[in-house]
Amino acid sequence: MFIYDSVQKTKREFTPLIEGKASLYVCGPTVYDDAHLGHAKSALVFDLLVRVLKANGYDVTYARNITDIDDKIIKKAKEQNKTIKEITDFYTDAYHAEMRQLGVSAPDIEPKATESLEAIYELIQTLIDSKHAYATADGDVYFDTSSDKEYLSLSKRIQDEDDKQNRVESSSLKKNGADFALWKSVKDGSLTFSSPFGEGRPGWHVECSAMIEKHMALPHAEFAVDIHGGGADLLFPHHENEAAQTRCGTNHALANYWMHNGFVNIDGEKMSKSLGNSFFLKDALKVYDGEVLRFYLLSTHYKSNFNFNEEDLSASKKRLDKIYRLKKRLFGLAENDEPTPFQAHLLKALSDDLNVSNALALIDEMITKTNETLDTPGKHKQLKKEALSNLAYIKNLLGFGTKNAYEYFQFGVNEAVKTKIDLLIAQRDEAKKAKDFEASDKLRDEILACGVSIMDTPQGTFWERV
RNA sequence: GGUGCCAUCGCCAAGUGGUAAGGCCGCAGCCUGCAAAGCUGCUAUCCCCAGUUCAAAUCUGGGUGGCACCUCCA
Repeated sequence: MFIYDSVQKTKREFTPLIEGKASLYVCGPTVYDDAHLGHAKSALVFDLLVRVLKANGYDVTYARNITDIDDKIIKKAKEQNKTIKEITDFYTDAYHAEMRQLGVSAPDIEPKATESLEAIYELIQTLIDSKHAYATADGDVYFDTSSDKEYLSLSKRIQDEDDKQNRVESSSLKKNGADFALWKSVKDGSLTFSSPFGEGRPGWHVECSAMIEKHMALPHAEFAVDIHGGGADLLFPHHENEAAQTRCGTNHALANYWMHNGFVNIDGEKMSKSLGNSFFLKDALKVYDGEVLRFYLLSTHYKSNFNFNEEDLSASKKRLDKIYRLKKRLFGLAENDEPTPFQAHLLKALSDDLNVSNALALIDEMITKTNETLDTPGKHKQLKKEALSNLAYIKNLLGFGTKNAYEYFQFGVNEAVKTKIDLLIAQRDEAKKAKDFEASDKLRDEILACGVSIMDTPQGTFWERV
């Protein structure tokens, strides 16, 4: 298994801290709004990573946090005249439901900031005690970046007096411009916790370090976890700050491997909140099957930026369709999970830093080869067994082909239209039997007008949504 | 301005020294009552220039053009 380490900027062979085990911590969403395609991409990438690690025999512990303390949440609650918890519960539930539709497996641990306050206090206190953090006169606690000689080693940024971190966490009481808040004394009373440092709430960066220590850190290892992941934008300042906190507040570094997934753009435009063109997952899921979105978002290497557009999505769907058509072709045959050479090749491709492109090429070649043989006379008993096993393997490893093939092809068609189509197909079959091709072609035109295509097979006439 | 990434067929996209995967689209054909699906065949020398090498899409230098982060952000 090879992983591109975005800190060392090189592909490294994966060697876990404990043989046979792998721990992965990924920065999850801040639950103040609906998840967008970027959240989906990140969740999908690490879902795939977990599957590939498991397929390689690792006993994986996967944590993905929920940030439920944040200024944006407070703002939203005020706007909607709701409690903080109403907001965070709503968006957490929505996130979970949408991830399920994408076929993203639930993480083993899903820590929340609000449930980790003791761990956060403990870490802040340790940092204060060791002089890596200091309280200001107005009640904030800052991490002293000048106390950490390795600060900025992660992002390899050059310390800049003009650093923009100045702007946001702009307390004139900070010692250094780059210092970031571990604890923010509350000024407006909207969301506050009683801590040893007074009333207030934790800063964003500290929760991840604290939760990693609480839930998964190996006390005596060189690193707290094997892999830490998240979106490319998190490298700085979020991960840089996490790394500093853990380095200074514990006896180990944060992670051995760092993975950062690329951004999702939409039609070439940055999907940023300030531009207001965020493409919400919930909207995409109304139009496309979750598995189509899964396939599309995973079809490009995770490190690259991803340009979401309908044309590419459509091309991607056609590729997924082929998996389902083969599945349909083998419908009704007994399941089988005997290993095949194809499966070893597929796993090898994915084990190379999740090379999905090569994996998809292998899948397409397998499908073509199988169809080719199936097109020739004969029972092909062994080939069918292998193909079924391969499809099952693809389903488990990549999450493609998990649904009933007929339902997949009928996604988004309502019951009334389905009934109409079935009726027209029955009429057409009658006309065909009577060799009245003029009538049957006319009926087919009517069926096509429903937005579907049909195909005559020895097993009967089937239809698919176009 | 600082740091970093990228540039491969009409489109998407692998490939990091050994002579260009795969998919979509298109064209021709097989199959089909006709279609659809499936199958077969056809379609690139890798942004430009210079260099290193027996050998470069892959390494080096320069250029041009995109992009990301540096601010809450996956």
